Amino acid sequence: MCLNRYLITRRMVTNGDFMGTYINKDKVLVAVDCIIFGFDPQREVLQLLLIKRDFKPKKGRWSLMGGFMKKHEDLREAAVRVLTELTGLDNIYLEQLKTFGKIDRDPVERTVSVAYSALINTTEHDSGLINQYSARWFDISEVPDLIFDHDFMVKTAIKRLQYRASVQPIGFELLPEKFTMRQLQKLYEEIFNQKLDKRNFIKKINSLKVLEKLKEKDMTSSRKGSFLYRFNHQKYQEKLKAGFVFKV
Amino acid sequence: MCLNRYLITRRMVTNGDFMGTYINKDKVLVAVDCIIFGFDPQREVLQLLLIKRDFKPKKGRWSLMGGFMKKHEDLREAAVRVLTELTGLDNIYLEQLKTFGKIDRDPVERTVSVAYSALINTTEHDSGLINQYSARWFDISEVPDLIFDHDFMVKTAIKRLQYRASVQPIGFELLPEKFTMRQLQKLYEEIFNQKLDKRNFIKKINSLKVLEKLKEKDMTSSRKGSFLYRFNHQKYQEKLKAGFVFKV
DNA sequence: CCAAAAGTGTTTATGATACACCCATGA
DNA sequence: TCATGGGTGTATCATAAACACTTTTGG
Repeated sequence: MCLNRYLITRRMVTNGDFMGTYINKDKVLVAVDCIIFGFDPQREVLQLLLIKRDFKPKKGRWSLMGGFMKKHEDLREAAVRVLTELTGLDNIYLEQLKTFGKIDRDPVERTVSVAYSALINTTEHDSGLINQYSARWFDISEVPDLIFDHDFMVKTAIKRLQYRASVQPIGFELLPEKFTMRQLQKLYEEIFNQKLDKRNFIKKINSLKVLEKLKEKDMTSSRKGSFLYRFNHQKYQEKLKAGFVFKV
Repeated sequence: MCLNRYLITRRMVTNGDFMGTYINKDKVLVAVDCIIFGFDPQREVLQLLLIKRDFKPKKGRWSLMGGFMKKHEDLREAAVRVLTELTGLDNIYLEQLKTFGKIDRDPVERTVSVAYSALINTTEHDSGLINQYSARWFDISEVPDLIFDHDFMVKTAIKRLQYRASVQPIGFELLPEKFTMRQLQKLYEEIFNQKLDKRNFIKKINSLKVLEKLKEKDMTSSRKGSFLYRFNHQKYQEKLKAGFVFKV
C-alpha cells in the first residue's frame, strides 16, 4: 500500500515514464449509498429503507445507507458491506444505479458517491434485525427529506425501477413466495403510480407464462378468497436464455 | 483544502462527532474515461474514437480517453476536460455510463473509473484536430484490444447505445445536418448489428414526424440521387414534452 | 340476502412484419 | 438500353386497450 506507492513513485522519478500520469493526482473519498426498495403485501405499498443518522453531520436526519469504499475492496463489495453493517441485511443483490459527483454534494469532504439499489422481499428478511439497526421502512409516498443529494438519488432509483419493471417480471423480487394477483397488480400500480385494468393485467402476466397458480387460496382479504401464485424461476430462466423480452 | 481538512479534524477531536465518519477513510483516484461514438456517413460504419498512449503504463497501446478527476471539479466537468485535452473535442454532451470499481482494474494504483459516453457528428467536428492529438477513429468491428477494462467499458457502452437507439431518435446526433434515409437506416443497422427492411424502416421513421424532407438530393451515391432529410429539433422537443416515446 | 372482493371474454384499434415491383438517371 | 440504387403499398398478424357483469361466501 504505502510501500507500493513509494515504489511506483521511485520508478517514475527514475525514468520519468509515469510523470504526470499518477503522481500529483488528487485522491478523494469514494462513498457508496444503498437504495433498498420493499413492498408491504398487506398494506400494498412500495417502501424505501432508511436509517436515522446518529452521527454528524446531519445527525438525527434520515438518510440512505452509506459509507466509504476501502482501498482494498471492490466497489460493489463495499456497498454490500455497508448495507450489512447498517441494517443487518445480508446476501442482497445490489445493482449499480449511478454515480453522483457534484463538487459540493457532501459539505464535509469532497466525495464521489456510487449509488446501488436492490429490491427485497420484506417477508424473507428479518425486520427485527433491521429495527435493531435504527433502520426503518417508509412508504414511498411518505419518504422524509433526506441528507445531501439522497432525495435526488431516490428519484433516479425510482425511474430506474420503473424501467426495470417494464422489461422484467420484477414483482417476484419484492413479493413473498406465494402471492395473489391483486398483490402483484398493486405492486405494479405502486411502481408506475397509476391504476391498471385488472383484466388486461392478468392477461398480460399470464401470457408471460412464468407463474404457477396454486390450489391454495389466501382468505385474509375477502370472503371468496383469492388464489395464490408462485413464480417459476426455472421457466423464467429458460425464457430469458431464449431471448424473451418480458415487457409488462 | 488542506486547511479545511485540518479544521474538520480538529472539530472531530474536540467533540468526537465525526469520529469514524470521515477520518481514517481511504481516498483513491477517481478516473473518467470517455467513450465517443461516431458514424462515417460515406462508408456507413459506426466508429469509436481511441487514443494511442504515449505514456506508461501500456505505452503504445490503444485506449479510451481517460484522466483523473481533480478534487475541485465536478465529475462530469472532469470528463469534458479530459476529452478536450486529449482530442481537442469541445462542447460535447457526455452522458454517464457506469462506474467501474474492480480492485485491480488499474495495475498501478487503486482507481475507480467513471465512464462517460457521447455520440458525435463527425462532420461537425474537426477531424484534423483529433489527429493532431494522436486520436483515431476505428470502425466498430475493428476496434483493437484496449488497456485495462476498457474493452468491457466499450461493450457496456454499445449495449447502452442499442437501448438508447430503441427509445430515442438517436441517429440525429451521429449524422450530419442533412442526410439520406439510406444513411439513417445504415446507422441503425450498424447499431443493432442487423439488417432492417427498407420500407418498414421508412414507415416507422416517418411516423415519428420529426424529419423534414428537403428539396435537395444527394447525387453522390446513385444516378437517380436520393432526397436529403433534416432533423426538426423543435418538433422533437414538442413531442418529447408531450411524453411521446420514440420507439424505433 | 347482501356486501365485498374475485374472476372472467370480446371487440376494437394500433402497430409490426412480410413481401416485390417500378422509377429515374448517367454512362 | 441497361445497370444501379431510390422509392413506394398492401395484406396479415400480434399485441394493446377499452370495457361490465357474474361468482363466491361469511356475516
